Amino acid sequence: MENISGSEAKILAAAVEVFCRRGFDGARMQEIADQAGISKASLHYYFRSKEGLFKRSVQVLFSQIINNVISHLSPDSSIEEMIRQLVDSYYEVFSQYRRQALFFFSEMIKYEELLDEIVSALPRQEILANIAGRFEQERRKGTIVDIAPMDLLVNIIAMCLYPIIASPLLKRMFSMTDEEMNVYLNHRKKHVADFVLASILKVQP
Amino acid sequence: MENISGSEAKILAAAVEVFCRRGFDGARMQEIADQAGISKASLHYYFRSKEGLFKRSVQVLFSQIINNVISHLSPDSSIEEMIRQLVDSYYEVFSQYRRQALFFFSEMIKYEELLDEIVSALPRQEILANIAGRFEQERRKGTIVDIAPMDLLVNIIAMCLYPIIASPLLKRMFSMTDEEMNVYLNHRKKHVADFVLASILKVQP
DNA sequence: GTCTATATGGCGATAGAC
DNA sequence: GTCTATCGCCATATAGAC
Repeated sequence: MENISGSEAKILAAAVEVFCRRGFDGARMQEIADQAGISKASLHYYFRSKEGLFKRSVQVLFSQIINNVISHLSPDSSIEEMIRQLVDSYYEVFSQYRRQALFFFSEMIKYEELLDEIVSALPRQEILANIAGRFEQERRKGTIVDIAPMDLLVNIIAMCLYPIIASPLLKRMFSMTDEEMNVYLNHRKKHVADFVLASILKVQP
Repeated sequence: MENISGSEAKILAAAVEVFCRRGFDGARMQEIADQAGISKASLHYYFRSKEGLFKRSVQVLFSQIINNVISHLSPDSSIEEMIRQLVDSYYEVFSQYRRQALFFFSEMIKYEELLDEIVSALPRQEILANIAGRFEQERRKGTIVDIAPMDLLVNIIAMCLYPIIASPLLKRMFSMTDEEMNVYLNHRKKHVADFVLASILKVQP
């Protein structure tokens, strides 16, 4: 019978945190056990080995991030509002998951089978069809130029993610303080949306 | 007297490669020694410890990447050609240094002192002033809109780097084969430049 | 299911010959 | 400067009591 304290869930939550902070090789089973408030031996009882625990952790984390990002793709309102909302959401998610996102992209390539499973389980066909359909509508109405939905989505995500990932470098390249960097990142929420809209909105005749 | 075989350089080259592939904790001194064709003890002779070797490796790699990226910022020719050339160069560099770039951004935050040293040694003031001056020129001539040089540069780098970093994920999200992904990445060289220019070029009156 | 105690192996680092 | 041999430590994993 399963324990009322839910040890498995506690271990998994601790493992995700520690693996993200230290990487697979840097993580210690003892640290995960301590953080879960459970003995090291129990980790092996629930998950056969460190690698087993890691694979489950990656699976849990990847699903969380991908679902979080996808869930913000709501095709409501005007195209302008839709894009402003998208940019805002991505900035929010990426700021919150900075470390996890880096871990995700670093480790992704080593565990492509897991990525296959996770992406397969997503309702991406409907989501992408929704977005693509939405852009097709706008193109027909003549409000936006002819752009592949994938390109537009990739551009938006890129411009939101990169400055957050690279902020320690950018801070130094442009001689900014931490505070100035925060102001800059916040200012970009508006800038990115403006930049995208300037590119895709057709000028009023 | 220094050895004619240049052991120190051979060790460093091997170390950069192994650290990039395995990370600090995953790297083994034995593997670095093997790859350099030198005994493990000699690693400790030249660099006091694993950490010492790592710091030198990070320094070498970071300088390489940053200089490589900066060296492509030539403010010649028309604004349109300048941007097309920038995008092409970045796509080239990032494709070649994919793994290293990921390593760079993952480890950057843990070694901020090293980043300080490296960025301080760069002639970035002149470079940035050059670029900023160039945009100021174009803005005065009325060819481009009013945009901060930093924003423009960040946007371009972001749109070049992200699809390369995220290609294993994008491939699956959009159900593409490896070949289709390569075609897509190549197509983006033109798309990104077009996208940027559409956003910043003022319409002809 | 959860613990303490222990087995087992591998890694960074050093000693010391050449 | 470069090597072989070895020390000392610590991490994963298991055994076995409760």
